[in-house]
This record gives sequence, C-alpha cells and structure tokens, in this order.
Amino acid sequence: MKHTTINDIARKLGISPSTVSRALSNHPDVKEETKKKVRNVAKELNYTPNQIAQSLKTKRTNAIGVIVPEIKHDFFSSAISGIEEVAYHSGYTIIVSQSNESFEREVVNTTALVQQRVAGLIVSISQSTKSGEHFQALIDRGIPLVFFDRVINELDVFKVIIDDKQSAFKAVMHLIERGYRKIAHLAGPRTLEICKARLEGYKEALSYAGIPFNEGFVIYGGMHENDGYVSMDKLIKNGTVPDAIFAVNDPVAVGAFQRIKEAGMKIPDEVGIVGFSNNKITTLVDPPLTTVDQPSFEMGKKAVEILINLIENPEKDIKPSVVVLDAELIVRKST
Amino acid sequence: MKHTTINDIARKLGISPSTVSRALSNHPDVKEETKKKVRNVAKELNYTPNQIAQSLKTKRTNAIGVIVPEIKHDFFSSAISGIEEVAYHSGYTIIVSQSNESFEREVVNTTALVQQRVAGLIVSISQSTKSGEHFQALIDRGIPLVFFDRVINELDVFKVIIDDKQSAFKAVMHLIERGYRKIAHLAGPRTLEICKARLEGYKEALSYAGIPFNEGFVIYGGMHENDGYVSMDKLIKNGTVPDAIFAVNDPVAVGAFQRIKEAGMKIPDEVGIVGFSNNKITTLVDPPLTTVDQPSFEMGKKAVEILINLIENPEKDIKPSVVVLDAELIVRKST
DNA sequence: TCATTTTCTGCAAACGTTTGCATAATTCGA
DNA sequence: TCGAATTATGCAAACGTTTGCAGAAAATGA
Repeated sequence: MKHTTINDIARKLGISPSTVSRALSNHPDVKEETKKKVRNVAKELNYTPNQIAQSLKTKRTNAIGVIVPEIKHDFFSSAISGIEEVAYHSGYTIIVSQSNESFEREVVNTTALVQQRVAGLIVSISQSTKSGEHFQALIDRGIPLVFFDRVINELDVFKVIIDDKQSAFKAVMHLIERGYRKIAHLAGPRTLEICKARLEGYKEALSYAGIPFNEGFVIYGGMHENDGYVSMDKLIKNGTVPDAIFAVNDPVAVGAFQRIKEAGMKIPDEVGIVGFSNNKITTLVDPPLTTVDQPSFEMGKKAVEILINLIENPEKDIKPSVVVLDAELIVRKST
Repeated sequence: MKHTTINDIARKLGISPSTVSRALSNHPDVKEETKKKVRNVAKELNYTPNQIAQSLKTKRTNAIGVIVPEIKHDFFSSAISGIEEVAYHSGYTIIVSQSNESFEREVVNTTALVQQRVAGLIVSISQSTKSGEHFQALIDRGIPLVFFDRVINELDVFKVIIDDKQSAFKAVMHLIERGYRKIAHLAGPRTLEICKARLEGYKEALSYAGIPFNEGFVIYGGMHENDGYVSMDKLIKNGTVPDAIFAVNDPVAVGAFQRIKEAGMKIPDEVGIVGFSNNKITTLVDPPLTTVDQPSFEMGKKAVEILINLIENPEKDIKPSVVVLDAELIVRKST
C-alpha cells in the first residue's frame, strides 16, 4: 500500500530485482535501454529507495547524531546550523537530541543513537556529566566521535574548541587595561572544563597584573541569564560590589547586566562588563557588550567536517587531535 | 567486528536466535531462567539492538523528520526544543533539517526524510515555497504530516498556528490607542501566509480606526534583522518617517529599532514600535519591545503531540484540523 | 557454421531482526 | 506408567536491498 519497492518495478517490467537495483545505481553491466525503462517505471510508481533496507545490507548509514545540552541556547543552535549545513552538502542527515544538562538523559540519548546505528556522533556534554564511560563505549566499538566546546579532557577523541583560558586571560587583561581593578568573575559549574579554563585565565590575568586574587570575587552559578542575575545580586547584597565583571558566558553577563541596571549603576563608568561567546544579544543591549567571539557556526562546521572524514576513512585510523579555533575579543561599549 | 547481534548471544548460549529475540522483548513464552541468561550475556557482550533491522522487519521507525527554514532562528530553535522534548519522552528521535528559505532544498530534505522512512514530518515552510506538491506526495502515501507557523493553506493537514491576523490587529490597535497615527508596516515576503495575515490585520485595524490606508507605509522585505534595518532606512530616505512601526517579526523590529536609534529618534516618544514573536532579544533591548508572544516552544510541543497521535493511530484516519494557539500582546516600553 | 568472447541478466545468499507454526521437553492427572 | 495437556524452544520465512557468481544471449572471428 505505502511504498513501492524494487520488486514492484521488477514485476512490472518482467525483469529481476537485481537488474533493477543495478539499473538504479547506474551499474555499467546493465544495458542503457533497460536502465531507461527502469528509471521511467521508477518515476511513474514514485519509487523512493528504502534506506533502511539499504543500510541493513550495506552496513552504512548517512545519519549523524548530535547531542547538545540545550537546542534553543544561542550558541548551540547556531552550532547545529553549521553542522546541518555541512552535513547536508555531504549527503548526511542529523539526528539532534538535547541532554537538558542531565547526565542520565545524555546516556539515554547516546544509546538511542547507537541503536539507530548513526555513522558518528558530535557531542557537547552536559554540565552534570562526571563520567565518560558512555562515550568510551563508543570509542571501543569504533564509532567516530567528535566533541565540541564542552569536552571531556581525558577521552582521546577529536575536540573542537577555542582556547578558553587564553581568551579569558585576554578578556580580563582588557578590563585591567581599561583601569578596572576590582574584577569579579561569575563562574560556571566546576564540572565543565570550559568553566575551569575560563576561571584559570581570569586568575592568571590578575596575577600577571599583580592584582591579588580575592576568593569572594568568584561566584559560581549556572550558564543561564538567571544565574548571572542571581550571582550579581549576591555581590550586591554582600556589599562587595566590584568595578568590573567577567562572566563565564553571555547569558550570564546579560543577567548580571540587568541586575546592575536595576541597581542604578552606570555601565561602563561604574561597572565594566565582559561576556563570552558573542551571542546575538550582546550587540543589542545598551550599551552593547564587550565579549569573546566564539565562532559557534564554524565550530559546528569544523566538528562535522572532521567527523565525516573519520566516517569515510575508517581504514586509516586517524589520530585524534584537538582543534583550537580562533576567538577574538570584541570590544564594545560595556568596558 | 563492531556490533554484537542476537545471533552472537544465541551461539554463546547454544540456543536459537528466536528465543533470544523473545527473551529480550520479555515474551511470556520464554522461561524466566532463559531470559536471565540471555540478559546477562547481552549485557556482557554490550548488545544494542539493531534498530535498522528491527525497522525493516516491523516497518516502523521512531524517527520524526523536522524541516524548518533556519535552525538558528530564535523562534525555530525553541520550537525544535519543544519538539525534541516531547519526542524524547515518547521514545522518538528527531531528524532536523533546514531549507535555508530555499524551495529546492526543502524538496530535497523532504525526499531524504522519506527515504529514511521517518514515521512522520513536522514542517514550517520556506519563504520561497510556492508549490505544495512535495507535501501532497506525502499525504498520498499516508505519511503523517503536521505544519506549524508557516503553513500552506490549501493542503488538508494538521496545522499548528496562532491567529496571525487577529494578533496583528491587536498589535496595531494598541499603537492606535497609544495615540500613534502614522503607522508603517514592515512586511514579510508576500508568499508566506503568516505575512499576508499580519498585513491583513494591520489593514483591518487601520480601517477599524478610520485611518486611511497608505500604500507607501507598507515596506516589503525579508524576515531578518537586516531587512528591518533596510526597510526603515527606506522610509527615512523617502522622507516618509512614520510615528510608529508594526514589524512582521522581532528580528525585523530590532533591525528597524537600530536604524531609528541611529537616526537619533526617541523610542517610544517619537517612534513607537511593535514586534512579533516575543524573541528573547525583545526583553533585552532598551527600551524593551512591545511584541506579540508567539509560543514557539508550545507550538513545537503541540505539533509533535498531534503527529505522534497520528503515527500511533494509523487505522482511525483522523480528520485534520487547524489548531490555533493563544498569542498575547505583551506591552513593554517601546510603545 | 560453430566455437569463443563479450555483454547482459538472474539466482540466491546475506544483512539482523520478528513471528507463525511445528515440535521437543516437561508437567500433570489418573 | 502412559497419554494428554502444557510449556518452552527452534525452524524458516519475511522485511527491501546489494552483490558474487553462474549462465543465457548476443556479438565476434575464422
């Protein structure tokens, strides 16, 4: 009733399914005349190859699995856009799932993708992921895997990242050059390497500039706008108002930004603020935010390019490496 | 080398694959003791069912295809989030593709999804889609299809939308109540029904209020920020500066917003502005934008709920209907 | 004209499952 | 203790392809 098969075509033409198969894949063995007939009937009957059957036989799929913490997050959605873009042009399709920052869900998603026999996976881990066993299992089975942005250092796979520490260093140095001295850091979850690295960069810049590190100026929180708001609120309530903020990412920066405005403090005169990621919002707030341009779209593209290369060259086992993309500091009016 | 199969388990236990299959799916016919043994070996060998083979046999898949114009667009990425959320909890997986506003690519994506034998599709059409044949083909084959937001009126399928005309009407009436009289509309592509509807609502509000319709106050453009900027620029260059703007969506509103600021005009005193969609940015610009709250996340959820219902009840052929979700006007400081 | 080569087509097995049906193994009643 | 009823297992076909191999048909040469 539903889909026509190669057999329907064969029956209609009184030839064998094998010939039809070969005709459709333009095999040189089959006569041009037969090919034509087959193609016509195929069109006439609205034939679409059953990729499920093809995959079963050939043991290849053109599906790439993608797992991110949250699809709607600006950084990830544009990374996914980049992934889809390249995948599309290479004839791959992407299966997208989100972990919602939950470790369990990340594991479930991973096995779901394995069951679907995706050709490979691109992953940015959840903030509650403390173990990499589910990914190690992929590696053991020889399923190509590429991490981007949020990676697990211990695992020996390809990683597409930026130099978080160096970028953070540059951002904080910029604040220092602008004359800010009481610089607070709104940090992300301690579990994430990117957050650790950004914190490191912050500390290093302070020490480089001879500014003593003050534990009370590091406020840990999540990666969302609300976290930034809450963290800033804490600083204000504690009476330890800094003269500048380095936020772990843009949503956090924007949250802090709002709290600062509510407190009636002037940006950048009373408080300078630097974000991280170059989300679209940063250009739209007033004043626009200084931030680190994290090339989300390009990171997605790069990750999938690497993955496809791995998929299509299974024999030469390519040594995993860490690809570090450039991330520039974009200076705007908030500093 | 790669994946263990049911046969590996069978061989290891000296039983038949059929028994293993039944054991794993907890069939009552197989003895508890055998089940245990099977489960143990399955775990030991790291068995994951090959869903490709399962699908081929059962003729069912748990993949849902999603096609949107652009993944990174705020509205769509949060709709996709909603879709994934519900899909995940119902055991489905989503294959996401973007048309990039290209008709051809939309067609390619559609057939790619059909080849993968997705259980159903959720689509928001591209702005250059003028024909619905590729979707009609789905309907003819009995493949469940749900449109959301950007729909094709002529096709008899489920649609999840908001009342665009009514919402536009409310938005423009609000401007009128605020005292604005020279209201321009930055319209979207004439091909999209949502754009036509919003234009209609605009016209109707004017006529309702007895304000004569002025052709020169409708500027057609795309759906992006830059389009808003350009359209606003035209109005300014033409010397026909309105005292209020009703934009077809938020990005366009924000683009106009920036051009207005550049021109040194005060919002809302000299120019009022209303957007459409309630993108996150609208709360962050200064002043925050009045806009129509289009529940993207919920639209995604609703669409996939309908789709799953269609997928899981193929026998009772459910009559397609149009689901209209509520969209409230959110009044902020820009009007 | 017939043997030989070349060109084209079909048979059948395989991919990893599921499942109707047959049958082996076990349990039960008398 | 034996046949019947019950319980548990296996056989084999099927899902829609691909592909090695065999062999039919056509073309070639002498």
